[in-house]
Amino acid sequence: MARDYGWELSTAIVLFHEAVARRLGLNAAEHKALGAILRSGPMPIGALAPELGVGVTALTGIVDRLERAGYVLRRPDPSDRRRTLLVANPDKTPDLGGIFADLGQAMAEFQSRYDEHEMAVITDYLDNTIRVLRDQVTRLAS
Amino acid sequence: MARDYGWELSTAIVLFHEAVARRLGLNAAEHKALGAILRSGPMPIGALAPELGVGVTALTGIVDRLERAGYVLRRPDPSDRRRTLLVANPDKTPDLGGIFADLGQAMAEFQSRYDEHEMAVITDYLDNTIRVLRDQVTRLAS
DNA sequence: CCATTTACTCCACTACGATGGACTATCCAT
DNA sequence: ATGGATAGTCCATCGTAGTGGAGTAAATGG
Repeated sequence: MARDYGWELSTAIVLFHEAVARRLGLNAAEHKALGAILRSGPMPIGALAPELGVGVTALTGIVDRLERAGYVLRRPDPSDRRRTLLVANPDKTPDLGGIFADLGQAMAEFQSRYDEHEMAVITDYLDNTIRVLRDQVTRLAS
Repeated sequence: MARDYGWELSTAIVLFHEAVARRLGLNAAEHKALGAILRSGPMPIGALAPELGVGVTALTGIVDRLERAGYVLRRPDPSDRRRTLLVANPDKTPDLGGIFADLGQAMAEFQSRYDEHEMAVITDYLDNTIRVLRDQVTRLAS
């Protein structure tokens, strides 16, 4: 039987995510919330909650712990003082960078062995895979 | 700025996993346990627990719910009557198969456009990516 | 300026994941 | 045969994710 690359890659990525979270001392909910804040930049709790698919009340406690752990800061929004913006703590970004720097280096090392055409094939494959997965998520949610 | 394929693929896979779990009515722990049972075949709780990184006591409740939902059966191990083997319920496998059949078909469709050499490049890339991710998991756990 | 809406927090509650300890049944080595 | 180890469940307990409802503070619209 041929190797099931899809399943193996999928498992490897999920395990990697979990390992990162464990290394940062975060559980799944906190890790997911921190990821969204890092990706989308400063945002109020009210915008983050629907993005994660939970109510704002559930987020208060999660953000409490992220703040206590030093990953996130609550900053008042100057343009609307009801809101508190969630900001990734710049003092902690080196921690995060360190984790992914090794990964990036290891990936770059073997990627450099591919020529231009090969690299084009790979990105085409990744592009299609991502598209298919997103389609499937949409289908499954319906 | 170039697209970050690694991040996009990673996110797409994680979201796909979550969508599958939601579709099956399972939470993360149950989904993970069911995946391990499907992958490794019938196994006692005592073998599954370390694989998932939890204690056996935590698994009792998870398996209870998987059994109640019909995905898993508890069968006595004839060779050691202390043990109960966890078996994927064959009646439910069509449900699981249906979810992945669409994915497999969509993947196969665009994969058929690659020639032999291109496919070799892709599997080489996937192989290396899986290796690097596993190395990183090991490193992060240390 | 007052009523309404909005943003967030706090509270009580439910459910789950995980732990350690106690217990039962079974296996196995002496 | 019996004493110890092993497999699994049950129990009490803790921390956490999620809900809905109440409350506070601030923005907004007539």
